[in-house]
Amino acid sequence: MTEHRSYHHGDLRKAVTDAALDVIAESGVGALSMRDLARRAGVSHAAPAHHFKDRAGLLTAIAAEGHDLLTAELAAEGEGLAGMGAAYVRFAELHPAHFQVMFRPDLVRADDPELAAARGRSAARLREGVSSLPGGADAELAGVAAWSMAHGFASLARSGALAGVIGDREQGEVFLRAAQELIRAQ
Amino acid sequence: MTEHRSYHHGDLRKAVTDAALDVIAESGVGALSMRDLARRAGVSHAAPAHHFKDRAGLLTAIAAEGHDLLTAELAAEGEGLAGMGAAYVRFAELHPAHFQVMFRPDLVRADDPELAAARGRSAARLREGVSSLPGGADAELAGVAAWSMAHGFASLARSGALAGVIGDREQGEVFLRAAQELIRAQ
DNA sequence: TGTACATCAGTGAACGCGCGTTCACTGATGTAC
DNA sequence: TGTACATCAGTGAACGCGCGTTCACTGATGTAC
Repeated sequence: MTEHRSYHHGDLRKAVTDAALDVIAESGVGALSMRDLARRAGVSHAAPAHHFKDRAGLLTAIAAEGHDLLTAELAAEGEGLAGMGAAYVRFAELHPAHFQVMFRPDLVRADDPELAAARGRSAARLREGVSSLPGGADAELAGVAAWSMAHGFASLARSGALAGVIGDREQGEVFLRAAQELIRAQ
Repeated sequence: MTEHRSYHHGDLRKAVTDAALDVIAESGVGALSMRDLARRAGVSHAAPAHHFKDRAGLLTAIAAEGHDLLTAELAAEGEGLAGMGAAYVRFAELHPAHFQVMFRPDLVRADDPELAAARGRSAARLREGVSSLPGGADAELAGVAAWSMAHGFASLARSGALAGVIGDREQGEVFLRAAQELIRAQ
């Protein structure tokens, strides 16, 4: 919103990324166009191509950024599978646009090294959480189940499918209680 | 592929729907255009509008159909939470395009009565599955957790995130074993 | 301190394309009499 | 059995639009000497 009329934008890369996150969160990734983002950043429509070659380049950068945000969120939680589940759900709630893009491999440059590295970092964090499980016959499968539950809860909440159920309670907390109830009930 | 050159298509509604399911499964819902579907059905580009007013109408019909397919898959499984989880995962695997559209409320006519009815039927089936849980303090929350786990597993598998983990084993089976391991481990 | 040059970020006009929408039309089918 | 009419499904031309991409350009900034 600052009214600088200089020829150079200053930080167009960030401005375009932020605009993209807004659009994705509000209208989905299908509504994204480079020309529209340029417009929102107050810049000629060819300018964004200097920073992100095209749509796929932009979305790849967003996915990588998302993995690092997730890694940070998980790290802040410290130890414990339960806490990490809540952190995962919180991440999806705080960064819905990143969350969407991260799991849409068709939108992203698959061979991008920065994305691969960021994905590796979040995967390592996730694996640490699983390592707190008793080393049973197939702890890896248990990890998949835990990840599935967190991911599914986040996705369902995002799509509104849980609207009638979780009411106005905070999502991370509801998720933890639900997980506990399931395990207790079986 | 039948070579009928009659003026009327015969079952254009189904032809367009099938083409749409192909496109969505292969290239995502963003790649969908009414003109392209008409082309695939071998019909003039304005013809599909006779059956589905527009993109949203088409996707609404697909979502409704998806809910009924899910209901059928769940019903075939009979009783038991575990079996329903596997049926849910199997549905997502068999009908990936329907699965995608069903949880994208932004793409769909929210007030469509047929969609609402179909959604009601699948929700009722899902609720029956949960009713097999011991009626603990908060069986509803346990149901949310079970739904989350099945939905998350299906979503992660679809996005390729589990590629390194589940290998070539059948997904429904892997899901069940993972769920068992998680519950055993805690 | 001053000048020349290279580099980089952003401009703006032009292009061709596929899209959704509208509209007057026509071919096929069913129904009334 | 035959004719007239209504209805419905599909046609094809036209429109205006936003898009991505290309390209020669220009303004701003930094560096060498």
